[in-house]
Amino acid sequence: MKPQDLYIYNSLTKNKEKFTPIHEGAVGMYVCGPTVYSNVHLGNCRTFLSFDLVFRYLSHLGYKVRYVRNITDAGHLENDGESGEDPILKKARLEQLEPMEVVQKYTVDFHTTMAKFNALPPSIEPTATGHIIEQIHIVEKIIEEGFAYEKNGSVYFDVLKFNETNNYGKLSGRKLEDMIANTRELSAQTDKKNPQDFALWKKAEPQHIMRWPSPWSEGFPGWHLECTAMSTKYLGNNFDIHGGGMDLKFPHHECEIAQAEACNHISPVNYWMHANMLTLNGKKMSKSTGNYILPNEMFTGENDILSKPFTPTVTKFFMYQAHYRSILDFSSDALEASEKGFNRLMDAYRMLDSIATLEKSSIDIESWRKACYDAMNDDFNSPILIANLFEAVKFVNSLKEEKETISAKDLELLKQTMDNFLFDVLGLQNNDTETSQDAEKLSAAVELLIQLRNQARANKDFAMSDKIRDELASKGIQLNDGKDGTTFSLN
RNA sequence: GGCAUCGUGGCCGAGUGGCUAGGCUCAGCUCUGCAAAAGCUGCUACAGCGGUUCGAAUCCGCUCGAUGCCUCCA
Repeated sequence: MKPQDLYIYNSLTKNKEKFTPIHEGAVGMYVCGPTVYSNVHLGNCRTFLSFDLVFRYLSHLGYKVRYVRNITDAGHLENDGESGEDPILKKARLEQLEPMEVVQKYTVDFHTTMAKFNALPPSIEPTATGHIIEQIHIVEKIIEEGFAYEKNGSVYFDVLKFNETNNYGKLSGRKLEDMIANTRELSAQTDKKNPQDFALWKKAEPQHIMRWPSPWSEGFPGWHLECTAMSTKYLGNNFDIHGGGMDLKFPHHECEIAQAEACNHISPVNYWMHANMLTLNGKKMSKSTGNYILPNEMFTGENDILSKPFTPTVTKFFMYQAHYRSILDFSSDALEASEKGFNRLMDAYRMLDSIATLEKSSIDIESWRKACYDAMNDDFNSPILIANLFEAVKFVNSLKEEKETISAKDLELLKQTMDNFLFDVLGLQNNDTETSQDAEKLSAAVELLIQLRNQARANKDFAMSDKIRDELASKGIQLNDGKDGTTFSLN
């Protein structure tokens, strides 16, 4: 296929830009992973699924992608003041677990959940606690460069000083003067020179369990530090793509830029990508407000919001029907709509195998295929891609009714393109859950009933035929009478 | 209060300065013993008010409304 240009919306420049990797044919991508102090909720999942799509599409285009996604296993203070509590420690206290037990428990949960969504694992999944030494080195370097100061065993980034030579706020569009003017003066005594300064290293209070030795104190690293340490370690001081949730733009990513620039004198990231929020009742899903739904609740239907359970694939399909940069509002109705659409799509896909070919095609598969790529090349526009896949459903139905014709070569191209996008790029799964052996037995039994029903129908014994149909329907087996006989499907 | 984003048909959601996605719902039709399923066809929207323009839902301004960030957060 002729390579086409990929355009990515860069949050830093607020423009769609042509994607040109630093090293031809290879992409370095870093995505901020979860803080593992509780189960991931569906909103968290949306971000990771958005970047799974990016990862998959880049790989599909032939790029060798090194995808780094961290696990934040050292908690961070809930408040910037001295009285804040680390959420991991808090959880450990509440659940009476060792902090690392908390971390382990929810890391496993995260991995299982992502696997259910058929998200590919990243190339490297580093942990914050595994990179304390690297983080300390960065703090030392920043001090050396004159952009950080130590006070009472803690080290802070000097934002004002940094802003003299660099631009603090360029990602989030904030001006330091405005931030200073709008500072809320509620801070208790603090070691910071300015409220805008952020911690690089914090001295641990006596009750703080997670602590490491450093040149300044026994303590723990600041939140923003780990991503700078791990991204530059595995991807270099300047890499291609950095992703994360929109809510991390400020302060987290802004601080990452500051740290990296202070340290390496180079802007760390060429393309900043931010995935938008999943909302529930019009409000952002969030652990702290209780406004969230868990993936497992989706799959079991055990939540009052849901009218029924939804499979991981349908949930993912629902998400991909919106663009990753748009806010998406969750509702059971919207999920049901997606589910029906998804099933129609998969039905058409299955029918591809039974389509007859002719000499010539009356439909233009080549330009349809191009439209699919155009959609994805335009900042990973999955809703347009999916709209195109539904065009293919129309093709299949028209071909089946012999209103259109297709050549063997084009049919192969159609099938291959559908395969590529449905499974490789979108990472959807066929929902044939039962094992093939069981399916065969079930099929044989239902076929027998269909035969009996057809006999009854031939004898105009509609009481019997309807009884068979309705009894099966009540067991979740739907009979479909078509031109070519009767088939069945499971609800 | 500051910064930013958004407001699209019954619902969910793309996109564009003129050719006006897609899914779901709904209606009609085809098929059918009836129904369901499936398929086909139809439903023309862009918060309000001004302005720029030959032409705006798309650009600009204002108003109203919603959301996000400014504190841990995907």
